[in-house]
Amino acid sequence: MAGQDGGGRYDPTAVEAKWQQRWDETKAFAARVDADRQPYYVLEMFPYPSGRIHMGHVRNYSIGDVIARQRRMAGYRVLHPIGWDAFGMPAENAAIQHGAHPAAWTHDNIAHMRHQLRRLGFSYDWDREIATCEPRYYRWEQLFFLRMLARDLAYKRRALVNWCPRCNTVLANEQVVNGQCWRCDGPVEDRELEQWFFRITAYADELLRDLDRLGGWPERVVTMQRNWIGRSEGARIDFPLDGRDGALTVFTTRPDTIFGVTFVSLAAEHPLVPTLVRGTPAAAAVDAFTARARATSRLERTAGKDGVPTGAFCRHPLTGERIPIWVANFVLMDYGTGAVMAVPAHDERDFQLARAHDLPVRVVVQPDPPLDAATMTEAWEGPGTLVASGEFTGLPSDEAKARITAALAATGHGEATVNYRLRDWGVSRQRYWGTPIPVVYCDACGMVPVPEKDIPVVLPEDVAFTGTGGSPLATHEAFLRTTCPTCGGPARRETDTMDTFMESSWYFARYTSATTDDVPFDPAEVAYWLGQRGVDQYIGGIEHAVLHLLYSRFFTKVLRDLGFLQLDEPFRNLLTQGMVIKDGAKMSKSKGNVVDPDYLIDRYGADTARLFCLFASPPERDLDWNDQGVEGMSRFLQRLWRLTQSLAPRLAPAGAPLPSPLPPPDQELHRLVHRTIQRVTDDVVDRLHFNTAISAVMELATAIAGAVETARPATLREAVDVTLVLLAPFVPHIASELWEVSGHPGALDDAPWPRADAAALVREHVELPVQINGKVRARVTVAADAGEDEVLAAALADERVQEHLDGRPVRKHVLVRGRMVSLVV
RNA sequence: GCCGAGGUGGCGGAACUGGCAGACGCGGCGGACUCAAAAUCCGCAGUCCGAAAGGGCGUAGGGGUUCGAUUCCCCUCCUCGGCACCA
Repeated sequence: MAGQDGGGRYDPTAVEAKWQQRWDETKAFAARVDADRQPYYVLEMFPYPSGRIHMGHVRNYSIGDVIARQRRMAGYRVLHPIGWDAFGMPAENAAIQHGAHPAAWTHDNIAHMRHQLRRLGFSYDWDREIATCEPRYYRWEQLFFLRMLARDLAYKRRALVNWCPRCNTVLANEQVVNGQCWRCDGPVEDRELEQWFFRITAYADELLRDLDRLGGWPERVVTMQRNWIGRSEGARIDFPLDGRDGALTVFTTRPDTIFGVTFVSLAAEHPLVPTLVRGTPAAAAVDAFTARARATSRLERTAGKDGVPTGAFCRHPLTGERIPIWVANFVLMDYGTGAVMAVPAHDERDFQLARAHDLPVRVVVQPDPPLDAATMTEAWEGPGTLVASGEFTGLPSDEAKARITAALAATGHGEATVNYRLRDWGVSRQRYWGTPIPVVYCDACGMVPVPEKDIPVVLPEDVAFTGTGGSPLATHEAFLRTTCPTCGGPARRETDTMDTFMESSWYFARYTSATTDDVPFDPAEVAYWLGQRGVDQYIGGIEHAVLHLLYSRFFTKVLRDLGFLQLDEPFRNLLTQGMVIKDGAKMSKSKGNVVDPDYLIDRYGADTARLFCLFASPPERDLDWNDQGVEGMSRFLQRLWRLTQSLAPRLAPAGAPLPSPLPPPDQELHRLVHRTIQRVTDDVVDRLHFNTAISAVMELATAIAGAVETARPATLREAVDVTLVLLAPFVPHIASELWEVSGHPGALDDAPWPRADAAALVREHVELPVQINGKVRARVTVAADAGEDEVLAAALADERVQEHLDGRPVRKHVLVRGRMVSLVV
């Protein structure tokens, strides 16, 4: 592009301030229901108000903003909201460490981050901003909790839970990563506590089944959720106790191996263990063993398989044989029944325990070549033919599963059943900065839900943060002491608060009705924006693949069943963006490789920052930060600025018709304009590959610069207009400014998204590569509508083709219309 | 161990359903402008052989299907992510 001058230097700070102010004043991005137009809901995972925006946010919100702005120009009514996931531990830790109140700390952070987001020019409907720490928000959560309680979807029980001693609170299973706390990375311990749970397991089957409907989700997220839910089909089988009443119930996925059972293993925590060993010679050894197992963390328990005999026996349900009962360290109390039938020949863990303690190994599933129980060194877990299995001998193991289960069911010793790895969601947190759980405890009436008319139960602000002794709520007398809604007597409030994943499980629905205070969701708004579709496009980090994305799916189904939503799935399409990497590691304070968005905006402007995040890699991949790459984006915008400024006086008026017929020099540019429309639209709408969309516009801009001297004013006008319109979603400020400079009276945000003109894409001649024996040897130019014979003749007539054929006859030819010619000699 | 994603120039990445590998950007080299530099503009650039014309080799490695393979199939290696005693 020539270094034409005119119109002054590109000053992003001034340009961006001007347009941000205008968008603000005109409420350009307010989402309004309009029955005549298609709704489109685009949402980015809302930020935790940690204090500052980081590059991951810039990337996340830039992606969302491109989609929101493009859909808006394409004629949709767009809902594109923002808010704050404002409850959580860092606020509380700041209070303990610096004395700032969590509320003040949170609100300060929100104010700062809001300012940063505004400087980036995202097209949010700021009137729908929410902060989850406000009673206006969490009161509805308390309502949902009460309704769930009434339906037995929320319940309290004493349970072994994950306890983080550093964070002083319980963690959900989803929040334990490799035996460590997801937040502080400290080791997680088991503790037995009275806890609130949500019955997510009641939805396990639907959560699993509906994964098949999530065609707009990345396969790996679907897979991770499928594995997390972990459905196993099998059987529940009773082994009657020997010499006493009752039975031991096990769960197995291999009922076909039941004739190979040589012992039964119980979890250390199994309630039957003390009963079985009390007063027996085995008691001391078993007590020592279970005590040791309980004291070890889950991580350490994986060290090796071990067990101890209880001295008690049960009876095989089909043969009546006496079976010894063991306690084993690898049996989990919270999966299945906490008891397993041990089949050493066909389960590796049982095999190891059997070999270690000289317990019998009995082969009952025989593969080819056959196994020898005496010499085998590992369990055979594959299929085979049943042997030594009574009337079932000779059956293939697959078939035997159902047959044996049926036989057990017939005698009342078992039934087919399904087990899930998924556990109920523990939602109690022994922390202050969260939604109070709306129940009270009365000495006379027990646990009593707070009546709906009395919510919100507001989190008191006048609390003391000592950092020790658990939740400050537990010592706040005014909060704690209340009266029982049932009997009017003295009662005390629940001091646990809800897991912060509660707030994020339904915020997407609240955006439809952010300012409604009489009901959680305004019927008209929620029907229009969410309806039965859900969020049209959701964008966020992969780290939430199981946590947030599973909880919100569950919560959506609960809200549907409670009558609040008509929705089965919250997010129709999901885009999981990669991390922002610099110098080979994720940007983080501890690594010292953070790039501050404020610095970037000050130095280059928001448009450059946005453009780089979108250009450097496709969204689902990690983005490798590169300071020089940012310079490159800045250079492109400056080139665009100079080009448009210098060209503006020479352009035909906006909307001027193209010359007809188009002179040949203009045809090329005109065609490229429409090909670019096609490419960018496809990339932005269908592929979500913004990097290639941007490169296409760059090519168009280069072509315009090259055609300045030859193309007609109207052709240049079309090219410049299309360039700016296509760039508007990516770099809205500079595009708006240049749109105005180039003589458009209206705002660029209101310009319609262009359509590619099929006629413009037609070419008269095409250049085809000619392959000889699979290698490209020449190129020939033929009429676009040339027939096969004509193309072949042209190829054979080519001098270079003749050279390479060297007189040999063409044995075979392949012609692909408009693509290539292939000759075989 | 199981599941998933990936491996393309010096770097980030293109190549939509098998059809001209390396678009676009960064970095590099050469040139123009300049007293000079920066900025800007123009050009070159996978690699090897060759003065050139041209040719050989090239998408982790090996094999296969095909007129034609980065793309499909089989095997191997490597990287990243998830799950990890789930009976």
